[in-house]
Amino acid sequence: MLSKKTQYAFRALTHLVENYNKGPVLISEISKKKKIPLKFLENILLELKKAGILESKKGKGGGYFLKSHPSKTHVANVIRVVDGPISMLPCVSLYFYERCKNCDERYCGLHDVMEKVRDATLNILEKRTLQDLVV
Amino acid sequence: MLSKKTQYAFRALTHLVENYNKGPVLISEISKKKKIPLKFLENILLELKKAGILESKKGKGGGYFLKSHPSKTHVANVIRVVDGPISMLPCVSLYFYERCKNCDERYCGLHDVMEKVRDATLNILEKRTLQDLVV
DNA sequence: ATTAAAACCTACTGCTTTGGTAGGGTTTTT
DNA sequence: AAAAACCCTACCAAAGCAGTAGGTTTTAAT
Repeated sequence: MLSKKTQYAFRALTHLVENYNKGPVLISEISKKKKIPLKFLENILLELKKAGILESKKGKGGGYFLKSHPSKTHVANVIRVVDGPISMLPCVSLYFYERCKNCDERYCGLHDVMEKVRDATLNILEKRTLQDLVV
Repeated sequence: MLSKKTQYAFRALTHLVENYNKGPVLISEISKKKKIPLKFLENILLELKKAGILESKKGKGGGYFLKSHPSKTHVANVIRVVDGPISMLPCVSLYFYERCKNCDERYCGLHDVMEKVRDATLNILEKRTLQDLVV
């Protein structure tokens, strides 16, 4: 399951997609419109900025906005930034790989199954973008 | 990510598949062979029994064994019993559905994406069985 | 009938993560 | 000077995760 934090992230990003090319959007506006706790949202947006998904402008008239066109940011990317691994097992993760103990990957049936699941999942999440969220 | 508990469950089940039709297997044997903490394993096997995946026999000569043929128990079933939901959002879960707040499912883009992910995932996990784990 | 083996059951513990809240200070821009 | 993002520390309650402890019941062999 995605964490609430990730779900908040998607809701916030959706708002920024809807206001794409209309200049910076206040944190407080996103918080109000999407009903996300303000201070919590602050952290989330900062993370998304550090990850290169958002940009911000300080001072009066400042706020957050998408760094790239909505069709350029993939759903998978957002999940990885906020929640971490998408795979069901560490030993099949592409970005958060860890070897599993007591299990030889070459002969582990579960490994194979979860690899297939990963591929099927990423096939969707790496194609869908922020743009697809507002249709 | 699957919990360690679920991963233990699969390791234990794998052992029982390897010893299918050889009579009851001791918890302590599974624990030793698969390097799973004994008391923890006890709980896991009990859960799997209550869920109808395993059977047991008490007393001397007792132990655990698969209730049905390995090809009859699906990977998805095991995950649901031990870990719970497979979907990435409660609002797309088939077995653990919950409505999401502040989001109309009819117009929620994320909902649609996660529905696709669910279908792709289940398409694999509901076809693969315990038998596939030991190949 | 007794005893030992085994599953069964309940509860508990310690740790980490999640989902926040509180409150400030700093920097940049208008 | 004011507005806004930025950044930081600290704290909290609740839940989940991983595992442990210890006793109860059932069964089979003696």
